[in-house]
This record gives sequence, C-alpha cells and structure tokens, in this order.
Amino acid sequence: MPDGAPKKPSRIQKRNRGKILDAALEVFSRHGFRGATLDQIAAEAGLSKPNILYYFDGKEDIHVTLLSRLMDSWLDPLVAMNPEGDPTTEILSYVQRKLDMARDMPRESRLFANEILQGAPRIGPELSGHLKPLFDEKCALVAHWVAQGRLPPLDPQHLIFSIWATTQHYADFESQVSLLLGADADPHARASDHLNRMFRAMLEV
Amino acid sequence: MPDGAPKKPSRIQKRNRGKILDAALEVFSRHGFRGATLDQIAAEAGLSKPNILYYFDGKEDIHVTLLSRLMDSWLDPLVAMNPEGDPTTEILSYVQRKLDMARDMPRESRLFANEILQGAPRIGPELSGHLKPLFDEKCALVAHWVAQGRLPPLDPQHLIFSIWATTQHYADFESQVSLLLGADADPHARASDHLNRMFRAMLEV
DNA sequence: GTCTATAATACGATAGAC
DNA sequence: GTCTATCGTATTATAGAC
Repeated sequence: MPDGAPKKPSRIQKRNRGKILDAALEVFSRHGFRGATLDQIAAEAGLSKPNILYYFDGKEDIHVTLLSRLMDSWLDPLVAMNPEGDPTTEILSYVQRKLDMARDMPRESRLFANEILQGAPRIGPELSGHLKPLFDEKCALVAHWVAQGRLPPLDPQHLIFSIWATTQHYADFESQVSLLLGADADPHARASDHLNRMFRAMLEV
Repeated sequence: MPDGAPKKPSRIQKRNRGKILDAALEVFSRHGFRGATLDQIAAEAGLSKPNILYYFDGKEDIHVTLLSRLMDSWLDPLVAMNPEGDPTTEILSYVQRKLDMARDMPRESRLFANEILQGAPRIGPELSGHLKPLFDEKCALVAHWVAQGRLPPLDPQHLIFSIWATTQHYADFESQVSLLLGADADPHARASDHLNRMFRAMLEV
C-alpha cells in the first residue's frame, strides 16, 4: 500500500482505541504523566500491555492523542460565548457552563491541569494553535463590550483567568475541597450561587 | 546513646539538609513527586545521590519534610487575617498577600498544587491537622462579619476558595498565563488591579 | 489482533572503601 | 561524611508464537 493513505480503521480498531483512551484518561488524570504506568492503563482498559502498544506508538503517543482529542470539547463553552447576546448574560452563562464541566468532566480538568502545571511540555503547540486564537478573540469581544459601555471597565484577559481558576478549582483540588467542606451538602449548588453573585457584582455597570 | 534524644545537628548537617530541601523544592515543584528523580535533586544540590540518602530516609521522606516545613509559611497570610480589623480591608489585604506569594513563591505553590491535584496522598494528615482548623476559624470569622451586617450575604467557604483559586492560578498555570498574555507587560500589577476590583465589588454592602 | 516471555533501561536504595 | 560501584525492582517497549 502506498504511503500517505492511512487505512480506514475497522470497527474493532476504533472500539479498542476508544477503550484505551478512556482508560488512559482515568489513569493520567489521577497520577499525572510520569506517575501513570502502562500496566495501570492496560488493566483499566481490560487489555494486555503489548496490545496497548499495538494501537499506540507508546505512552507519550497515548497522552498526546488524548490531549488533542479533548481540547475541542474542553473549549466548547468558550466558543459558545455569543457576540450577539447580552454581555452580562453571556459571561455568567459561560461561568455556569465551566462550573458544570468541572462537575461533569473532572478527569479532563485534572488532565489539563497536570500538563500545564508542569510547563505544558507535551501540549504547548496545541495551546498556541487552538487556545491562543480563541482566547484572543473572546478577549477582543469582551473589550468591545466594555468600549460600548455595556460592561464596566475591566480587564478581559484577567477576567477569563479568574473564571477558569474559580471553576476548575472544584475539579482540580477536589480532595482539598471535600476535606474542608465536609461531606454534608452538595457543593455544586452553593458554588454556582457564589460564583454567580461574585461575577455579577463585578459586571454591574 | 539512648533513643528518643536526637543528636543536635551540626552546622554542616543543617547546611546540607537545607541545600537538599532547596534542590528538592525546585525539582518536585517542576515535575511532581513521581516525575522527580533523586539524580535530578542530587545534581541540583551539588551532592551525590548516596549522600542525599545519608541525610534523608528516602525520596518520600524528602517530600514529606518539604511539605510540612513549608506549610506554616504557606498559611501565614490566612493567619494574618485580623478579627479586629475592617472586614473589607482584611479580605482585600489577604487577596493581595496571596497574590504576592504566587509571585514570590511560585515553586511552593506548584508543590502544593501537584500534591493536592493527585489526591494529597502524602499530605492528607497535615491538611486535616493544620489547614482545616485554620480554615474553619476564618470561615467563622467571615460569617460573623456577615451576621453583623458588615459584609453582604456571602458564602465564606467558597469566598476563600475563590481567593485561593484566582491568586494561585498565576503561579500554578504560569506557562499558560505567559503564553496567553504574551511577554509584554508585568502581569502582576494588572492581576492585582483586577482581583482588587473583583473582590471589592463582591464585598460592597 | 492478541498473547506470553523477555529485553533494555531508569530509578530508588545499599554496600563498602576512604 | 562522602564517594564509586552495584543491587533489585519497576517500567517501557519488543520478539515471536498463535
């Protein structure tokens, strides 16, 4: 077969690659890249270690594939911020969607947190290529809203950082959060309320 | 020599333990516990690997010693929150001190972030023993201020989480922050301004 | 495609000379 | 106290049968 024309993956290939990536998400997000082992991933996926390496070129290949696959859905809430909408509503909805993601996709959150915390050695290009343009675009949008007087003077870049930080905190530092809150109430509802009040206060003209 | 009476460490012992802990802070904070190696720590400290193990019982001993040594100074800003002071001033000062720490002690911030991100497997008891009582005490203080009507209704626990999240973000995710901001301005001044405005808006009665 | 067996290396820790 | 040399194990990756 001539090079450059990758064979179409069979049904079974797709299913196994999916199983491996899901297992890898579980293991990498809990232990980080170096702390994760192929043995753990293989056990979690229900496959043998050499079989894992039949589908991927190595540990790093799995990790990089995982990060780029998840990048798009991870950025969805920011993409959804609508230039036609009401500024305050759009931003508060974004906060809410990010907080929901921290609850529904904590593994993805910790996977990215682990990678960025260690200097993004394996995902730097993806960040420059996908995240940076989107970030710049949405910062320009917020700045535009400010210039129109529809938002008070604020720093778009640091506003977005604060949204990321406060929402992802509940996924990334979950062990500390649950220790400090105790096991009683559902933290999500109270966190949602708190963040809504905080960012609303900041966005009032 | 009878047990239970540890020999007083000599000057050279103190100095070498200090060099090792400083090197370990550098390496652990950048690569996490599993990602760090004794070879790296030894090279950074300018000592041989067996010499490292002469001063500490093993890799884990170094890590735990480091975490408990740093815990106190890491919590200093929260301790300094003064019940006698003006509520808004005290909280805004706390934000400022935490942000200064993210700038001045980014390695310490990343060390704790790495540990907590992975479920605090080696520092859980320290958190329960030192952090939890302090956290509860300061939450009660904020709740008291709210009950007095000196602060608007707010959730003390989640307020503190938001302060931690937003300030530590600049140290823990520095690689992403610097990528997105570009290399131009000093981020610290603008971050300080932004966080001051944000939390002030939330604290207005 | 999947497995068992194994190679190759990285790493934490120890032995023993000085 | 400090070093060189080395052990034992964990871990990534490959060989080769089926």
